[in-house]
Amino acid sequence: MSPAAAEPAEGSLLLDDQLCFALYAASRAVTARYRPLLDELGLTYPQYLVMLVLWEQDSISVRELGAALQLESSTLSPLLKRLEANGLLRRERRLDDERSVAIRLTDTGARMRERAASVPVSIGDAMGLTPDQDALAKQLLRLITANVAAG
Amino acid sequence: MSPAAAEPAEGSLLLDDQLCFALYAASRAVTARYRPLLDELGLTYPQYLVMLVLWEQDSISVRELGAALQLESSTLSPLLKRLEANGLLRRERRLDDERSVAIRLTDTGARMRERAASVPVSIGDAMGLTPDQDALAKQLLRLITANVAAG
DNA sequence: CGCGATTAAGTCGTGCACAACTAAAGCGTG
DNA sequence: CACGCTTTAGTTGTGCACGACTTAATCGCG
Repeated sequence: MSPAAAEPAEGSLLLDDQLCFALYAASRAVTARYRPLLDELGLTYPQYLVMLVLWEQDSISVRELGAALQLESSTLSPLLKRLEANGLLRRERRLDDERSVAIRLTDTGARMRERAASVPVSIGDAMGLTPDQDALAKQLLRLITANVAAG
Repeated sequence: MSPAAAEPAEGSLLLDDQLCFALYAASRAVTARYRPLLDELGLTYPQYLVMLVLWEQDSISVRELGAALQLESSTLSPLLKRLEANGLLRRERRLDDERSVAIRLTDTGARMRERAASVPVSIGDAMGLTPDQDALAKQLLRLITANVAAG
């Protein structure tokens, strides 16, 4: 991994010079790799991310979920309805603030956690990075996300 | 950037431990950053990627475009129709192989290249990576993409 | 208390992204 | 030449993703 083998001038319009395309392609490739694993759970990738948050902290509002995943309510509301229809969670208005909706796992949703435990392992194997590369990639991606969100 | 500050056990189900989520979030954040710039050109982000390919090599088949962008014809066909409707390209059956459709830029499409030249610069600035970080990120993302596509 | 501003969730419309499938063209081997 | 296989685009259906908007509840300030 020697950097800057033949990096061209900044502002190139060549597709393969663009970090943004590498990012876009990698994200879709990883999601595609998840698909067969998540199919067995009956989840899509964004639904899986929602479940990850709920396994971490149950009874959370749509707003908090959106903050964790950086998604709008207009994306989450229909997604949560589908998860509810599939019996994985319930949505109930908060009594103390009826604008807010609490998302709670059902027993089925909570139990899915065990079946999902092997998923990150499989994906980690498939990505095939060393622990250092994995940590470095995460750091760079978070740096990009933070910088791009800031300006 | 010291790696492995407090990396947990492999196979964690914590959202913030997952490289896949960092990838997904970064990709959406970068696309969001493109949006106002591309709005001025009347393009979406995937449409912009198609234009990048065409500025590089005009008169290309849908299949070749799909190979370059790793997208299915079921994604590209409607997208190309919209670009055609907007006057940026034309689609014509190849005479020597009528299964194939050649995508050619119109003058309007070709001329957009100059207006687009500033876009990668703006995005590069917004990402705020050093040249070494940029090159390293690209390498890691390509490694992930290749590994994940392989297995 | 009253009322304008804010906040939370949701709806609607557009455009990807992909699986499954279709239609049509070209190819290859007996 | 014939017929089955492959290749190329395109269609259809589902599910994100997001901007613009709506509705309802809450807040805050006079």
